[in-house]
Parts: sequence; C-alpha cells; structure tokens
Amino acid sequence: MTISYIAETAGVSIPTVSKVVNGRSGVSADTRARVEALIHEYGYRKSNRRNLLELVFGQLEDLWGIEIIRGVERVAREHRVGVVLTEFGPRRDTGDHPIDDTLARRPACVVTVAQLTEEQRDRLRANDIPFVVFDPTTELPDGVPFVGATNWAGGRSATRHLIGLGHRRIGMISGPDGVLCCRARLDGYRSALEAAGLAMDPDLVVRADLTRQDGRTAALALLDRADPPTAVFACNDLQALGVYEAARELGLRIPADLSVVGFDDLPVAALVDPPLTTVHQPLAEMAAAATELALALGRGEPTPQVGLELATTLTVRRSTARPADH
Amino acid sequence: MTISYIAETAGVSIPTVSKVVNGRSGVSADTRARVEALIHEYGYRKSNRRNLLELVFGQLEDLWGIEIIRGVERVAREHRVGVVLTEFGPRRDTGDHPIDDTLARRPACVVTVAQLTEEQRDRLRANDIPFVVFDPTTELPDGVPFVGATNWAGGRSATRHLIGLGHRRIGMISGPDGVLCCRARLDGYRSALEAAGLAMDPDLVVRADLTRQDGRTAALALLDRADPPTAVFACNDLQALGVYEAARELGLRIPADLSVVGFDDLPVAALVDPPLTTVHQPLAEMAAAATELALALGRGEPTPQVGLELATTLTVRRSTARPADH
DNA sequence: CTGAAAGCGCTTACAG
DNA sequence: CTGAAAGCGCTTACAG
Repeated sequence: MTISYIAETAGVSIPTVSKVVNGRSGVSADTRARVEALIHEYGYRKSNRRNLLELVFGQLEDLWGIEIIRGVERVAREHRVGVVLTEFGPRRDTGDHPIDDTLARRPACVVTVAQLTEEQRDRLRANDIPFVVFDPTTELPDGVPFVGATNWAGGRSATRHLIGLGHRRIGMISGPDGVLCCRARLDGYRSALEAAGLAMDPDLVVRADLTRQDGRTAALALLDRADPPTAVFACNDLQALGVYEAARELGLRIPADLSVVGFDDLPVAALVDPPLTTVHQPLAEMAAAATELALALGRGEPTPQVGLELATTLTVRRSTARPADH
Repeated sequence: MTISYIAETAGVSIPTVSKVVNGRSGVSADTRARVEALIHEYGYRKSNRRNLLELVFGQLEDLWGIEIIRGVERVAREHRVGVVLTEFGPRRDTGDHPIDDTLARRPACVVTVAQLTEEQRDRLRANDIPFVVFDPTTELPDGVPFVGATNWAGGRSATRHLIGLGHRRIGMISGPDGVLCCRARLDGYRSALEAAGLAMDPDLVVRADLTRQDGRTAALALLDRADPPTAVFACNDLQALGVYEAARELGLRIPADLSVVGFDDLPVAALVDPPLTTVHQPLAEMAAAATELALALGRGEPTPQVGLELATTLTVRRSTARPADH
C-alpha cells in the first residue's frame, strides 16, 4: 500500500496524497476528505511497517511467561522479525492508553497474552495491525484469531487417569467461572466421570481462585468431609501445590493416601516432592503457532484457519497411585 | 549525514554502505570495518535512531528470566521506549551473526544478559550503540558498564547466618571456577569462616555445575564422609534443591539433621518443602538499574558510574536451624 | 488548489 | 566482493 496507489484510486496526484498524509495545507477540504477516506479504507501507513512483532502481556507471569516468550522469539527470529515485549499492566500511572505506545511503534503484528478490551482491538483494526490472542480466557467474537490448548480434553484425560488407577471419589478444585479454560477443564472432568458411568457428586467440586492459597483452602474443605475423595484434580499447578500443603497439614501422604493431578506443567511441577502428575500445556509450541499465524496475517496472506487449539498431554509423575483400599 | 557522504569518504559505493548499515552480508570484513569506523566517526544514524532498547539473552533462563524482563520493561515503559527481546542462543542454524539483526534494528541501547564476545562488543561500539552488561559472569575490561549483585557479601552473609545458628562444620558446594559470581560467593564463605575464627576445611568445599543434578552428587559426596557437615551452603538454588534430594535419599531431615542455604531466591525457593533459606538477588532492581544506565548512555548523557553492584539480602525461611548437637 | 518534474535517500537485482 | 544502474516511495519547489 503506497501513496501512489491511493493517489490513483482517488484520482489525484501523488503529491496531493503526500500533503494529506503529512497534514500539510494546500489541499481542498473535498479532496482531503476523499483521500482520507481511502487512506482509512486501505489502511495506508505513512512509514513502512516495521519489522517488529509486539508481544503483549497483561502481567508478566512468573511461572509460565518464559515459555511463551521463548516460543515467540524462536519463530520471530527465524523470520528475522524483532520481538517487542510490553506489559499492559494495571499499574500504569500515566493517563494515556498503553496501546498508544504499541501503535506508535508500528509493529507488523501483535500476539497478545492479555485480554484486550474491545476498544483496544478496534484500535488495532483501525490501524490495520493484525493480532492473535494467546490462550483466550474469555469468549471471543467469531473471526478473532487465537491459539489455545485443548483444555476440555486435558481435563478429561487427567480424570480418566485417576479413574484408571481405581479412584471412584475424585474431587475437583475448579477455577473462577468467568475463566473459560477452567470451565472447559471442569467439563472434561465431568465428561470423563460420565463416560466411566460414575455419578458426579457436586459436593466434590469446589470453586477456588487459581492460587496456591485458595487451592489449600479448597483442599481442606474437600478433605474435611466424612467421606473425603481419594484423589483431587486441581485446575492448575499452583492449586495443586496448595493441595500438597493441605495434605501435609492433615498428615496425608501423597500419593499413598491421596492422589493429586495438576494442570499446566510449570517448571516447578517436576521439582516438588513428590513430582507432580499434571496436564502439560505446550506453551512454547502454542506461542510459536500464534507467532506464525500473526506474521502470516501481517504479510496479508490468507490463513487456513483463524483459531486453533494445540493438544495437551498428561505427564504422569509420582503424585498419583492406586487408592489405598484398592 | 547520509550514506552517500559516508560512501564518498570511505571510497566505496552507496550500496556497500547500505549493506553495512543494515547488517547485510556481501561486504568484506575489511570494507565493513572501514565503513563502520566512518559511521562511528561522523555519527551517522540510519534514519532516526529508533526508540528501542534491545535486551539480549544468551539463553532465556527458565527461572529468573522473567524477573529481569520485568525490571527492564518497567523502566523502559516509563521512558516510553520499546523493549526488543533477543536470544543469542547457541542453536543458531543460520550462518550469520545474531548481532546483525540487532544492529539492523538500530536500538538506542542494549542491555545484555549474555556474555558478548569481544568482537560483538566492538560491533556495538562501531555502530555507536551503548550497552550495559547485566550480572557479568566473567571479568570485564575496565570501562565496560555493568550491573551486578554483591555476591561476595551474599556468600558471607549466608555463611554467617549458619555460624550464628551454631554450625561449625559447614560444607560449600561451589560453582565452576570460570564463573565470577561463584568465586565471589566462595570467597564470601571463606571470609565469614575466617572472621569467626573457624579454619576452612578444604574437604568441605566441592565444585559442581550449577544444576540440581550436580548439586545432588556434590551433596552425596559431602554427606558420605565420616565427619559430615551439619550445614551446606550451595552456590545457587538449583544446587540447593539437589541437596534436598540427597538428604531425602540418605534419610536426613531438613533442617533438623541438615541446614541448607541457597543463592538467588528463585520463585521455586518459597514453594519447596521446607521453604528454602537463600540469598536474594534483587534481579528486577538490577535490571531496572541496568536499563536506566543504558538509556542514559543512549541519550549521550554523562553517567556518574559505569558499573555498580546491588545489595543481596538473606531471606531466612525454614531450611536452616540449630545443629542437632547444639 | 493542483500536479508535472526534479530530486532525495535508500534498496535491490545483477553483471563483472 | 563490489558497484553501476534501475527503481521505490516519498517530498519539494514551482508553474499553471
């Protein structure tokens, strides 16, 4: 997209478009309006689009940010595209929108781990900057490109693993209702129980935030029952570590007295004692796929799909075993 | 200042200068050097210097990369400078130098966590791009700006903590000799022992790589002795987790039978059981300081100092206690 | 107000 | 490896 193309389409000369683009005087209001309309319609950008990809985080996550960054960086480097990393954190003191700095950098495309507001998405669209949402936590409008993981299948597989070991009373620590991936994991759990002909006991499902502390509290509630579960599937690894804590407090050994499965496979999962059985999210591969997609969109290529989910895999370590009475 | 002027002065063609400026191949090392010298001398800027800071990693570290990124990002954002993240990893399949892509982006400055080669540093200097070395692991020539941590003081403080608890036989798992911060930590350990009037037993110091596996092996060697230490100071947290593993295998309880101190304060340190007493490195603050320094250099400001070390602090958790016989 | 023409700074493709 | 030549995207100065 060049000013010469805009000029031709508008039926004016190149210098005229140049003046409009640069806000110079010497153009009639009529001509200016016509040219501006076309500039907007074709998404013309004054300077050449930069060879940059913007990776936007809501907040840089301690434990899995690096995996994402690594995946993005690898693919971007192959394409010789620089990765600009920004945090749209809540702690912005300046009055301006964080998106302004991103727009000013004129990236070729954006990969966003943060949930952008509808307004922010519109700003990107208005500036013709394509974006891909990484692991969306809320429902996206149709047509918004995204890359996620098979959360439902992961929840199902984690639960099936426990059923296969002989567990019949399996507790679940679920996440906030608004978080889409948590709902999918919960439904996977439910589906696996149904498939095995087990009735789901609603008392064995506890809602909790995705933190260690809340995982602990939820686990204490589950284990304090008259008929406690013999296994717990937590919505993420941090919650699972909270279950570890609760078990220690109650004098329960893992996995002898209680089996625990997490979700995410954070680096810490392999380091705790016992090493945690968990559902692995291929974060680096997801990030790589999101980057390929974003770059393709940035080049204006037609893409075979706008959204995809990459397969999770169950990583069996040593926090799961047959139940004691089996 | 244009490339045509540089070309004329250097006695080469305009396309040749263009290649040099953009880090393209197809220029002899000789010609490149001559042109770079002139670019430096006349302060040529390819268009306007971009409002970018390049953050260079050797390899993105799983466990502490995020802290560094966060510190850099926070300060860069305050200055409305974009952060481009690159990895100068060993797994580059393309034949070209990774530094070329960095130069082509024309950042205002560079913060490097990787140890750049002398040649890479020269390329940056030749292109008038100031850089700051983050936590240098090898001796730097005078005048190279850096930001590190007080490793010696940290090693001293960790050891003093153990002595204060009553330990007299304190083992140390040291790092590779070539890694400067490890040597400093070891010397801090030695210094604290001397200050307490304790003789250092060379048999209680074992060299190991900075991994969990090597920490385990080293700990087994230390604890397998007739007169084993009652406490171990590991050169980093991963080694300390190896000590945990070795202790478990030998049936030693931490901290009742063995006290353990690490170094770094990775996120995982607070999550293991028992939570690890360790020397905290203020990575985010170090990164912020490195960024401020780099940006100041990029603006051509005179800076009060070219190198500084930020204070470490001992974080006492639950892996240290009085020795059993005390 | 408008645009033909000249020109700028740079890149690209390619011949040597 | 090197650079003459063509060309790109844009701006500027100026004639109409």
